[in-house]
Amino acid sequence: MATKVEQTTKEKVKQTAQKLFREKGYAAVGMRELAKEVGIQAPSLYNHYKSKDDILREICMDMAAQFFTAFDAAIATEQKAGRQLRAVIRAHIGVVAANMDSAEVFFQEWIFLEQPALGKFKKMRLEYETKFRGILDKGIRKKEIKKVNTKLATFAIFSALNATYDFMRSTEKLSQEQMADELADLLLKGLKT
Amino acid sequence: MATKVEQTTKEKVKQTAQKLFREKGYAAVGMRELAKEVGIQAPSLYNHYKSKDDILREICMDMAAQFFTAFDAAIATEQKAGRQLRAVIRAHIGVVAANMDSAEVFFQEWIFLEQPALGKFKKMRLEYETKFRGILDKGIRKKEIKKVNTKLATFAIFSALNATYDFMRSTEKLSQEQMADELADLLLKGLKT
DNA sequence: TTGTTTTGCTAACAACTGTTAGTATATGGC
DNA sequence: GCCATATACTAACAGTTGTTAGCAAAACAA
Repeated sequence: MATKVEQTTKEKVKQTAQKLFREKGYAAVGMRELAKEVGIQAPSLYNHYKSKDDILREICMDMAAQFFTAFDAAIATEQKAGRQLRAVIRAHIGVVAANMDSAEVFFQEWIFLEQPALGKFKKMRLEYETKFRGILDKGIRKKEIKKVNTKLATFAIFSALNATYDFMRSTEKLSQEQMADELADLLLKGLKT
Repeated sequence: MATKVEQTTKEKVKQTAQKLFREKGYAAVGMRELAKEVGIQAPSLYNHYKSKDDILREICMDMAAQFFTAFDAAIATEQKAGRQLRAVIRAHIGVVAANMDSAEVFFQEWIFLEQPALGKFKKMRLEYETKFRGILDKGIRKKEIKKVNTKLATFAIFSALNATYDFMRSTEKLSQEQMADELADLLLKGLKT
């Protein structure tokens, strides 16, 4: 028990920023608005973060770390490409479900990062894509997966995965596991009977 | 011949806005910056549009109309769900390819629309989703398509389609038709051998 | 020609932006 | 107790925001 008590101001700032950045976009959220929602004055935010960009950076970098960790853990549990893909999809959705606000900020608002964080972020993003694409490439070599354009397929799959937060916020409810299985089936087996 | 000559200032404003809104996000683009890129002064923009929001509204509504038209035309050419789906995917990608900047603005920046345009937009979006979902539902009834959660599948397919503009801007090049076929195959037949 | 509409300009507005300086109060270690 | 750190505050900054007023020149209609 006791999972939400004892939240520091800094944590509250981060959480509120995640919510507001997602709802209105980074550029459209002012420091005064953020502060008000937290229950403090704008300048007090600077006791916890160096700048507005610093808040965004922490959100994005934390999420990146989570996605990487979950990916690596998932990939290690399986050998065959199809099963690895399924595991990665499940892991990815797990992270999104556990961080509904920040996951969306991570995917949509990272463009507002300033250098050098922006460069670092792009590099990580590319690395993640490449790792993912590697599963497909390996699967094709072992003939477990059809010969497809792996770059296009990777883009498509990522986007489909990121659709999960739209779905999670919609009226229709499904468990994380059901969503992951449905999506994995769709991507692996297709729609056709 | 002669397809780009004789561009009115208003057209130039719209085109420039599409480019900037896509690159930096609606909220991060100022009227002065937009005007400078067009080659006029900021207040002169108001000779062509009533407000900043008015520009965004025109971009979004024009794209919505294009997607609807292309969708309806595509759906009319086929009977079977699988083939309809393929036709719709091809049509959708065609619209994205022909409007690479505005399509992305349409998908990402519509949140900044003000009422009543925002409400109208959401309604249209829902209508599009519902129409699309209708194809899947019909296909399932006729047993041409597997029993899936059509809402989740619709979300996933839309997202995958919107990945096309990322792909189009990446290094790897594919024709519109190849992209459409690759994606349709992926979604209909799946990745598994 | 005339009058009218369109399209551009400069100057300026009130509101808002992220941020800093300087200060007071509370908190925790010794 | 005392000192240091952390955290909050108010006041204010320089710059930017979307937008309006008022005016001039060009374009067009008669």
